[in-house]
Amino acid sequence: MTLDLAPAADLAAPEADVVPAYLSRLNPEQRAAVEHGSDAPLLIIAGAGSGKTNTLAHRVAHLVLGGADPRRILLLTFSRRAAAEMGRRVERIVDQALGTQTGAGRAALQWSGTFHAIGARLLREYAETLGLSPAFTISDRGDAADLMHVVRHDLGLSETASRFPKKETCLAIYSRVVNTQAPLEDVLRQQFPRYAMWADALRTLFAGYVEAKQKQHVLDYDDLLLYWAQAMAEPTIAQDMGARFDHLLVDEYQDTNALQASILLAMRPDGRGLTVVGDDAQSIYAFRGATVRNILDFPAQFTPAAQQVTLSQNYRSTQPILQAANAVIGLAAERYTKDLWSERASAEKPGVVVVNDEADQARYVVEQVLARREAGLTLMAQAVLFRAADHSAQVEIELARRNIPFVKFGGLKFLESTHVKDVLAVVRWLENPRDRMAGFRTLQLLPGIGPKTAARVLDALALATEPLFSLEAFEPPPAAVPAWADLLALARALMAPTSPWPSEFEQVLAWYAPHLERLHDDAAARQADLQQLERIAATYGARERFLTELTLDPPSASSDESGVPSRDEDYLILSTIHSAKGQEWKAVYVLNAVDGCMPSDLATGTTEEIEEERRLLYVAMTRARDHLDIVVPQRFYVHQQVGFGDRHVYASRTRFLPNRVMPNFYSRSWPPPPMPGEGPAKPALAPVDLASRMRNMWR
DNA sequence: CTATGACGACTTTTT
DNA sequence: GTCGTCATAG
Repeated sequence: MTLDLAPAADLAAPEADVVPAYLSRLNPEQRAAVEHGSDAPLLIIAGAGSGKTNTLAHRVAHLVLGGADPRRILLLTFSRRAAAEMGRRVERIVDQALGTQTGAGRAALQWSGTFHAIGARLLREYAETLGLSPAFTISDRGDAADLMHVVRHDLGLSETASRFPKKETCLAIYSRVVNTQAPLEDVLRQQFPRYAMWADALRTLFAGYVEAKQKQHVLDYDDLLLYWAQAMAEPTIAQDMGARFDHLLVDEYQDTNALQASILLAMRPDGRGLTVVGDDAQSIYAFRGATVRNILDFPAQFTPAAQQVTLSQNYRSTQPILQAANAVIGLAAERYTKDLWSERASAEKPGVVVVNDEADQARYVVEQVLARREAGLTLMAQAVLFRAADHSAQVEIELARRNIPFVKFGGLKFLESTHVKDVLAVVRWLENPRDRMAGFRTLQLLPGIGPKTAARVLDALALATEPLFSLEAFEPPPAAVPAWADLLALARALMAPTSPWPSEFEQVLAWYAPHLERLHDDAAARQADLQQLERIAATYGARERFLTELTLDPPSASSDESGVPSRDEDYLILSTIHSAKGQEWKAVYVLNAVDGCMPSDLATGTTEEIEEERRLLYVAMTRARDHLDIVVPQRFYVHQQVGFGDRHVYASRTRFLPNRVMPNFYSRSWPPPPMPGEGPAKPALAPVDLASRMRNMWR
């Protein structure tokens, strides 16, 4: 599959004195970024809404039009959605520039994806060399935590004391050590001071965890980066991998961590063909080990230093929205980039809307959404953004009540539900019989088989060379005999090398159906989820692809694949702020701009954490093109607190909107207070929960 | 050994 | 609303 790039080369040749149309659409800064030669590394500082994606797409297209082989371009993005969008744009620009529908653009960018996805692909390709099983499976966070739990148990660390960190925390500590490349002691001291005394035990635990993963031919998310980085430390492999690509471009560089930076540097020690794009004001993934140092230190990593281009004109938001956002980020303790500016004038200031409680917040937002739809804005041009996935619950109820379709991004529930995990465990286990966690889960689905019997099966399996023989030789306890026969039949069918996909997925579902009936009262609802999963499965060509992609890039919206609102139907977007990254809407509503939600109670430990929360608000605000409403409920519900359960909390406007930035907003309350003379003679006082205050005095 | 029910603790953001 | 742990019964 060779690309005929001759016309492209002509087009970029100096004889064409005219500036190609695709370049004339760019502003001077963007053009500088696009036309920067590929010898020296390039850093693009691209503020929110400054046409970053567009600029990057143009740069890629420009390289291709200049003769670069698109198969030798590596584009690292933050999500597959971003990668797909970039691919579409590159294709369009290339096709337009060539003035044909040759499909030259379509061949572009075979290597675009997240660090993790690209890592998985490269590791599979180099598996033999690296001593990995090419059939390794990838465990998601839940599986990794479960494995951590098993190892902890085997090492006798679960009994030690009540104070030993729980499995999720163990995994978080481990992950942080890996991703920041910092010593365990430092991570404990800075991020997990409560557990500082467990350093030695944790080290033992992590050693056991690594060993367990290797035995089971399982990689976790961090391994995809770690093994990649380790492979790059081997000069012959580094040479070989680096030589596969002529150009490396990284999007959202502010959200990469030390490990990712080390990979990038190892791929391109001299920086040739390297382009990174980012904005330190939008760094919101420090909790995952990302460090803004990556972007700040980038230029000096190379000799001569990388060139820097800054995009500071915002094409997205109106001037008043931008001014308010600038004011918010202007209060940050540290910042490196300058303010954005916009030519989009407007008389409408963004709103800060005070409402009584979350119920009123939901009503207000839904009414505004409907009013704007009346005024001509589609639902899809509007979005509701929030800090944590469950903050939108009330809005969702209100939307459902009024029959307004919506799609929610963030807070994955689908892949985390028991029945989906069960089915995926079966498929994973049959793909990789050494995957002990998958096997453990699968086996215990059978009535009559509990942890002990499951462990016996898996122990035998671990020693066997031929997994199927080992299963056939196993004698199940009497209670499990019929179920065992069914499982064996399934295993025979699916472990056969020629087993066809996705029909084997149907077999798994058929096998699982009776278990689903037995284990769950609400089998029907869960069955619907499984059918959805079947539809997803059908979109992949092979079992391995399905498992890998689903783990690395799970459906980002709850109705992403379900088609609940059909594709041509209009629907509203609900999204966590994190998942809203890189997107824009004409109207944006930000929920719960209240201390405790933003910043989250759980993130007020250190200044760095609080600063990240501030940037989060900034990111939310800069998603808006024309209209922005920040909603402040005066009291909100806190769920499931120790002791008394649910209770109200009196909240104040987020500390990120102090009085001195308020002149940038149009402040009001809702519902509007009744005019004198109309409505009830006396406006109702907001109810006061004295009882809870009394209780709180002692808490 | 497994199945089951009661009780207690905890719940950010994501590859 | 749910996950994990524990005790108890089969």
